[in-house]
Amino acid sequence: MPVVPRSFFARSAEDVAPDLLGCLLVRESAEGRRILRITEVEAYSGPLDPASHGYRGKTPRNAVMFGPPGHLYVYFTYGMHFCINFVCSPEGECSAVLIRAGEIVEGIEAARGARPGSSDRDLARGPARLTKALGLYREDNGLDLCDGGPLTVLQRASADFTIATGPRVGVSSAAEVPWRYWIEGDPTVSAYKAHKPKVRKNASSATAS
DNA sequence: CGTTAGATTCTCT
DNA sequence: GAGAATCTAACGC
Repeated sequence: MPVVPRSFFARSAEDVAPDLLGCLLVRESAEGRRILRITEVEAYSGPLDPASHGYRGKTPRNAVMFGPPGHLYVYFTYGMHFCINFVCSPEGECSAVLIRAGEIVEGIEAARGARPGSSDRDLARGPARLTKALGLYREDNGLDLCDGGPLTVLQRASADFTIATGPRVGVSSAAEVPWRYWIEGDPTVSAYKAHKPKVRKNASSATAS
């Protein structure tokens, strides 16, 4: 299977995202080789997308998104989780595809070691789970996907599945845009969860009447 | 299998 | 200081 070239990523995220479904993500590390078949992604597109980290311009955190395509953008969220994106669009533009879920097809023992207690189906079912199952962390931010390094994407052989689309997960703005893509019927695709406002237990301040 | 509630650190305003 | 592109445990069927 051919390696995905940088030109593959030099398009808008909405175009790249569905083409990534069924592709293989090859992760080489000290724990061995792990291969993930991508089953669910989301597009985050440019300055016009209020849900994108790049919506309000370049910051130290999202700088990689404004760089050349074919690189890895790793971000930290909810105080405990990492998630990975593939940077798209030509350099200077800002868009990316969030890798939400997949199926471990090789190196499942290394993935189990990274996520003990999880069933095989749940190993990479969700963006933060997937990132942990592959052993990726903040230090992998900016990694080049096209230089034959520790992370490479292989093009799928054929699209023998149905692509479904819908609203993105956990996003409160632009919820009407169907920029989530997944392989219909695949068990490793996460159940759709709409954005839920968080209720904090805040005992110190006024428990109103 | 489904839904619901709590956890916990970084980032930008 | 408030909110965040989430996960896990717990409970009910």
